[in-house]
Amino acid sequence: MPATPVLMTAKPAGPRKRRRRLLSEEGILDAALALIDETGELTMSALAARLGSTASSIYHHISGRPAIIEALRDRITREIPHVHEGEEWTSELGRMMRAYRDAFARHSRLIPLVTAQTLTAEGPAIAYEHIVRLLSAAGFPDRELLLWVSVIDNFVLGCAFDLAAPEDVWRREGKDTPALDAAVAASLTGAERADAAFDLGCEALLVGMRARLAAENSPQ
Amino acid sequence: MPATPVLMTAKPAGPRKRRRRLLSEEGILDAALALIDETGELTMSALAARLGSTASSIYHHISGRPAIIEALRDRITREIPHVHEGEEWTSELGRMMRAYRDAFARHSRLIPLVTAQTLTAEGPAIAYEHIVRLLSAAGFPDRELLLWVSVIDNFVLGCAFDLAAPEDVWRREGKDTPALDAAVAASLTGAERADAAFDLGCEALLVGMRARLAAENSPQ
DNA sequence: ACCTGAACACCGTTCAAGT
DNA sequence: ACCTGAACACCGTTCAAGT
Repeated sequence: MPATPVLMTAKPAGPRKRRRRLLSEEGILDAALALIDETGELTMSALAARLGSTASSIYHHISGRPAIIEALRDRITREIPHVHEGEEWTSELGRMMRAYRDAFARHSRLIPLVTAQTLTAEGPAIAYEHIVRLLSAAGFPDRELLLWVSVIDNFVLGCAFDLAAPEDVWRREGKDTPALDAAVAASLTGAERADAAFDLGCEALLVGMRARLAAENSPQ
Repeated sequence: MPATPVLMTAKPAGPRKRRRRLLSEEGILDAALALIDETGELTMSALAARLGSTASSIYHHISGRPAIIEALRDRITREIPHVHEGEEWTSELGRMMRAYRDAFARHSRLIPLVTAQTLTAEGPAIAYEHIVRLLSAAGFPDRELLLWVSVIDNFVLGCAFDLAAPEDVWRREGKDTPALDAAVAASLTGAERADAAFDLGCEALLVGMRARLAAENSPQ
C-alpha cells in the first residue's frame, strides 16, 4: 500500500527538473482508507498530514470529503467477484453475499461514513446487476427481483455494521434483562459471533427464498 | 408534540415571581427529534433556535449532542410493544420485527445519526430480552439465541436504512446494468418497495428459521 | 499545472458573568 | 438553579499568491 506517491524518473524528452506531482487521486484514496481503518475518522487535515501535504492541496485532485468517501465505496464494492455460472443458484448467491459482506468487513470503520451520505457510486450497481441475473435465471418473477436485491443488500449492510460495533455493546451490566445476559454468556463473542450470525442468517434467508420460489412455481 | 416547555402556575407556597425554567430534557429531545425529522441534521445552534434559547443553555440539561442522539434511540426503541404470549412463535416474532422496524421507520432520518455512535441506550436491550425469551421458548438452543438476535437486528437495521435512502438511488441512468434497470422498472417504488422488501425478507427469514429449528429437533 | 498559507463560515463545547 | 454572550478548538472549503 503505497500511501506516498511514487517518484518516477523523468520522461525521455520531458522538461527536466520539473518536480513530479506530490499528490494523485489514487494516492489520496489509499491514504484516506488507511486513515479510516486506523482511526475510524477522516479529516482533511489528518489526511493531508499523512500525505505530507496540506488540506487545500487535496482539492486540486478531488472535489472534497464526500467525493473521497464515495470513491472508497466504489473501490470496495468493485472487489466483489463475478458470478460463475453453472452452479446451484442458492450456493452461488450465498457466495456473493459472503463476498459482498467480506469486502466491507475488511474496512468496517468505513461503513458509518459511507452510510451517512447518499449512494452515487457505480460499484454497488455492478454487484446488483449480477444478483438480478442470478435470481432471474433461478426463476423469480420480474416484479420481485429488485425486492430480493433490497433484502440481500439490507441484510448484508446490517451484518457489516454489526461487525463494526465494539464488543462491549453486548457485555453490558444487565438491568432486568436476565434472558439476554444468559444468551450473551452462552454465545460466541466478537468477530466469531458476527461471522456465525451472518452464516446463520444467510442460510435461513436462502432456505426461505427457495421455499418461496418452489411455492410460486408449483401449481397452486 | 409540545416542543415548547409547559408553563405551570406557581406552586402553593413557592417563591413567587420565580420564572419557570425555559428548558427541560424532555422538551430538548422533542425539539431535537422534530428537527431531525424535518432537516435530517442536528446542530446545537439550530436546536437552540427552535427552543428560543441559546446553544450553551442546552448543556445545563443534557451532556451534549451524543447524549441527545442516544436518548432519542432509547425513546424510539422503547416504543416497541411487548410480546403477548400464547401465539405461534413465528407470527409473534414477525410482529415484533415489524414493530421494531416501524419504530425507526417513523424517524428514518435519525438512523444515520444513531448508527454513527456506539450504542449505550437500554431501550434496544429490552426488545432483545423479549426476542431471546421468545426464541428460547420456541426451542432454539442457548448457544444460538444471541446469534438469531443479531440476525434479526441486522436485517431490521438494514431495512430501516433502506427506507431512509432517497428514491433516485435506484432510478439511475444505467451504464451496463440492463438487468438491474429492467428490474427497477418492473418493481414497486419508494416506500412501497421498501415495505414490500421488508415483508418478503421477513417471511423468508422466518421460514428459514422454522426449517432450522425443525432440523435441530428431529432425530438426525 | 500544481502547491500553499491565510481566511471564511461553521461546528460542539466551555466558562465566567449575570439573575 | 438556570441562562447567556464570548471565547475556544476544530471542522471543510475557498482563494489569491506563489512556482
